[in-house]
Amino acid sequence: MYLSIDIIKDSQGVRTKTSGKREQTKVQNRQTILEAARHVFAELGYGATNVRDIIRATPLASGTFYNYFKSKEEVFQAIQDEAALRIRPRLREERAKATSVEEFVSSTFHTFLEYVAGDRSNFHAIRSNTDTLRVRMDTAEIVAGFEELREDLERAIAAGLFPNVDADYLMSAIVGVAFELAERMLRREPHNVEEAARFATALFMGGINALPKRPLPIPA
Amino acid sequence: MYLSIDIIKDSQGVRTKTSGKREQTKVQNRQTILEAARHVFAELGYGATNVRDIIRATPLASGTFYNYFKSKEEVFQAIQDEAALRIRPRLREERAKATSVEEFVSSTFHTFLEYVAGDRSNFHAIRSNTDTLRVRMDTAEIVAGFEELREDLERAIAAGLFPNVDADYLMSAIVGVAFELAERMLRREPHNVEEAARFATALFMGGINALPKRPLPIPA
DNA sequence: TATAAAAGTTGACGGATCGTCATCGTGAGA
DNA sequence: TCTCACGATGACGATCCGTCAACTTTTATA
Repeated sequence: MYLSIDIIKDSQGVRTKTSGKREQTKVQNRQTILEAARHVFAELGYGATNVRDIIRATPLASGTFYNYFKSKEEVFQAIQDEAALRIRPRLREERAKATSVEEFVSSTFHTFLEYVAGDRSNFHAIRSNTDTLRVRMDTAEIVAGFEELREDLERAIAAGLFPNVDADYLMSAIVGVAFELAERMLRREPHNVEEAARFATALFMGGINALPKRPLPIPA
Repeated sequence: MYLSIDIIKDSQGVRTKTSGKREQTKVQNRQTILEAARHVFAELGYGATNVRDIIRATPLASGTFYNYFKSKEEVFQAIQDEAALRIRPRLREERAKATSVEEFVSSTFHTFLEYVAGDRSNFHAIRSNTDTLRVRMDTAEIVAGFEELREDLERAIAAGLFPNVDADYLMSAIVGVAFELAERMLRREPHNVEEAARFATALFMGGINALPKRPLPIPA
């Protein structure tokens, strides 16, 4: 789709940022590397993989790799960031629609767990690490997603939807439960998103009202 | 203490497993490596550290290192496992004493967060990773600690202390909140263990009764 | 105590990976 | 068509990897 648009523009002599052949190969090389890395990480595990393994899985030269990424860590981050950027808008949208605590919490867990269940190649392959039994790594974009949740919580509190609790800790608790439950959910066959989401939602629906209240901000 | 006992035994000509000079150097070398690794990890970050960095921080030869560990990952695991083995008995003990849900949950979070606050060199240095913003790695002994929590929960359910909920998911939720909150707690100055423990405890005290109940096991 | 066997340490070595950079090929623009 | 500049290439020196033959120290025996 985008490609054909580029080609049309190109034939009209109209140059855009992505229309030139140079730019196209750059995008393609980047994708080639990321795709190869996904396979290699899944095959060998993240810890056991080195840069040369990734390069060997592409038709590119070693120097070219370093034009795009400076280490396997950067490749890994790019993969994770991509996933984070795919799911974050969905989460924000769902939470923005929420008109009750239950909707807010339930949709957050549902959306997240649904995503994880569908994308467990990403989520799980990373954890099949040689080093330790389990690993979790949060990249910049993932952490930014946490901050978005915190902001949404603050907003919901300000709107009177949520009680006035510690939004920072509540965000942490939601994140912790979400990731840990996702991990556990993937160990069960079949993956029951509903079951896991119901569990997490119930926990927070019961728990939120019991949380300590923050001191009220001094009114004008 | 143990050393003097060994020496006495030695002078009496009674050999034990740990009395020989060979065995003593082995224990000492292992500790030397672990101690050096702790410093180097804290200094360079886990990701940036390599085996040679650790070796250089000891007076030992490279070949000797490989007599004790076969990679930096194994060293890391040993450090983490040591910590896990230090805290797990405390947690079990506290939970065994519990006569109510509140005591069970509260003591679990308290003990864990107290430990983390006191030992943040271990807990935090690992996370000052070059690779990504945040990393969490669970070793075999840490995961075993999770299983202990699950067992204690099952026992508490069987004893009628807890409602009959999904112990596996509940364990996951507790673990997720504990680690995530610990991380967050360390970002605040001063580290307020009470505050964090109260938050987590309140969440679960309110939430546990709201959780879906498991189908009753068929009675005799 | 003397001495042989066993255990453990040492550091140099071949092999592999690291990131760089001079060279070259190809697309962009005139 | 021609020139220039951007980016791909892969060989290179530097570094790190894990091993192993030689050596040192402890242990066991007489």
